[in-house]
Amino acid sequence: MNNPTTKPKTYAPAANRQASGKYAGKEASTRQRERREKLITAGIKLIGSEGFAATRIDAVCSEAKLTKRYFYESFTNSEELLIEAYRVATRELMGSIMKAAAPHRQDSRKLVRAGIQQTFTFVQQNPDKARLIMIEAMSVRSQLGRVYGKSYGEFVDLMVAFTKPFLPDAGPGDAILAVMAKGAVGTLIHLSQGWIAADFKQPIDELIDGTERIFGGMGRELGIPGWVEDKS
Amino acid sequence: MNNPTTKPKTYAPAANRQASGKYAGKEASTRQRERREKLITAGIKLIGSEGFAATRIDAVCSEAKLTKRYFYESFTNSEELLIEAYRVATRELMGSIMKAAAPHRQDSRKLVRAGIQQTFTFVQQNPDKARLIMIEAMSVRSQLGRVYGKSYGEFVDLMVAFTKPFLPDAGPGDAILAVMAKGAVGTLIHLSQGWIAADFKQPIDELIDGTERIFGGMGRELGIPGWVEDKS
DNA sequence: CGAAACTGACACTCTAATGTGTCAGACACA
DNA sequence: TGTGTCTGACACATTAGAGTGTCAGTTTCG
Repeated sequence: MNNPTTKPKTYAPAANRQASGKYAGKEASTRQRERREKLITAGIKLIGSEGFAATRIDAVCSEAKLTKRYFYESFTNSEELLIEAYRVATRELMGSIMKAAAPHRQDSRKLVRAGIQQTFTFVQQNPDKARLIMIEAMSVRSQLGRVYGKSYGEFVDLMVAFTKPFLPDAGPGDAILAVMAKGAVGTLIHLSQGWIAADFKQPIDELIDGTERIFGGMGRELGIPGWVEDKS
Repeated sequence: MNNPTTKPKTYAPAANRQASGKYAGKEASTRQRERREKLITAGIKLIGSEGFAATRIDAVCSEAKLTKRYFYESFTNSEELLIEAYRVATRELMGSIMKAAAPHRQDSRKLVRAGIQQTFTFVQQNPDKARLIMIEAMSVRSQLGRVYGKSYGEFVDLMVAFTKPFLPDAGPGDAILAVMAKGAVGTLIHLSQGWIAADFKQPIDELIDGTERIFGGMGRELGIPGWVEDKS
């Protein structure tokens, strides 16, 4: 124990040491990053399908085909993994929405429809990620609370930014606008939650149409040109 | 152990036995019900403030000033308590909204405003219950999933029922209407969540006004008389 | 080819919480 | 006043999972 000669062990567990050579043709840092990504992918899958509370570190490791040793190389506990998984999934969702909406920057109606459509499409195609983002993340306290709040705020800001160019001069105050944007996000999230819970039974078009009408009402309420005179 | 003479123990733990006498002036069934209610109250408080995952049965018992023995008298595990706590809290929220809205059955604008106002007021006055209903409950799987879905469906139905009398003949299909109602509920829940998370910093009136405008837009979109011509 | 570093399997300890059981004292009722 | 039921405190066994340590086998590189 306290005998100095025993100290220089041949090797210590990975956590205490940084790898620094090549292996399997890859640099140490590359290998580590790849392991980390595998763990995050596994985490998204398990947390999204089983729920965070039911997700065991052992299970994540075997899903990722790695051992615990590598889990603790990248994360100190399961919550840290949750935070990262949430970040990754959120970024992906947001990116896909922006990509879908970008071509319609000039036309508010098309912009909105594309955004709505992509949201539900993403949810349908990535139920694990959707569940992680919209359900699991929000119930976990501590640090994720802040991360969640931040992401959510970014999404609301994004929406406000998309909306502002279309607003007439006599628009509502920023506070009201923010509340309305939050409400809109709430609508999307909530409908997604219900949809997931009901195993996607409802046709996606019904969801899109209904949401479009809600947003349409908001657009009218705000006096946005494309929505005021027109009527479906 | 297997000696028959030792079997008739003088008394077994409460769980194995039904009390049948008076005590402290109350009938056995009364006492039991009171204990159960105390546990539910304690459960609402703890789950709502600390979160379900962090709520220990021991803590619930000491909050209720009872011992574990009585916990297992009424519930088989903590999830059963969660379900009951959720039921109680939901019933209370719904009741308070209906009570606030009832006087305005004839006037759609007032009806909506009263409902919105009461929702946020309830959340502000009962943050634990609100958190339990809107955040904790939804992330728990298994049986609560169904209970949650049922309550939520009831709330949506309630909203549709309130709305229908005001709809013009050429209203939207029921499916779209249901989606819109779900979206409306989503708005309320989501804004409440954000409000709770931000420690009620935002003035309640901003929330009410913003929500009213969202609902107003929906009302117009649906062609409900009170909302069409009028403009704030 | 041999040393050094990396990897995977897995055994192990530790902790925290569940659920059960026991007992001594309080209360009701005859 | 005494017998039997009820109550609260608390001790206990059990379990599951987190996090750590060890070792044998593999790859790289000099």
